[in-house]
Amino acid sequence: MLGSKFFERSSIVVAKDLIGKFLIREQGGEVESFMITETEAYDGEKDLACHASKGRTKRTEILYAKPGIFYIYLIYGMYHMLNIVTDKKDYPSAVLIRGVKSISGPGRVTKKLKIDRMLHGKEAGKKSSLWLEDRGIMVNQKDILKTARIGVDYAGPIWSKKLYRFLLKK
DNA sequence: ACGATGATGAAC
DNA sequence: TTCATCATCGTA
Repeated sequence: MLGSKFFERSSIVVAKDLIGKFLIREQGGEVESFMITETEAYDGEKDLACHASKGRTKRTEILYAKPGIFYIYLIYGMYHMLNIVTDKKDYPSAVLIRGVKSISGPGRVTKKLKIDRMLHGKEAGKKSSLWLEDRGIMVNQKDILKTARIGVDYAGPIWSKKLYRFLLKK
């Protein structure tokens, strides 16, 4: 199971490293696992696409917390976004899980896995019934595409174009 | 191409 | 306290 050691690295490194890892969800005694195929990194206050670019607020406080906990919020009044806090405590950054095998889109992932604000701030682990595992799948770095992040045009010409989105080539 | 739908943060 | 904005998706 991936723990704080794994997440206590740059969000960019963690985002790339999460491709090919598994997201496990347990509910009602049933365990389902999904291979992660798409992620995005949000890195620090300087990153204008990162919510922490606004500094510490009630909402962004969690991004400054210890690595390996979930940052979950509602977007467009409808969809929950699943993020995992990364890097050292007090360095605000996170990785957004944008897609898993056979489910594309961050809103659809959380809908399918029934992830909502209940898990916000919880540590990734069995206790929270949502965790991550390395199942030994080797991903060739050439099979990981890097692109600009989705839906962050507001972040300006520099930050909206950073290649912080990682996805597995089919 | 667009509307649904609610939390957030900044302005007033 | 009001207002614009938003890390999306399903329908058209």
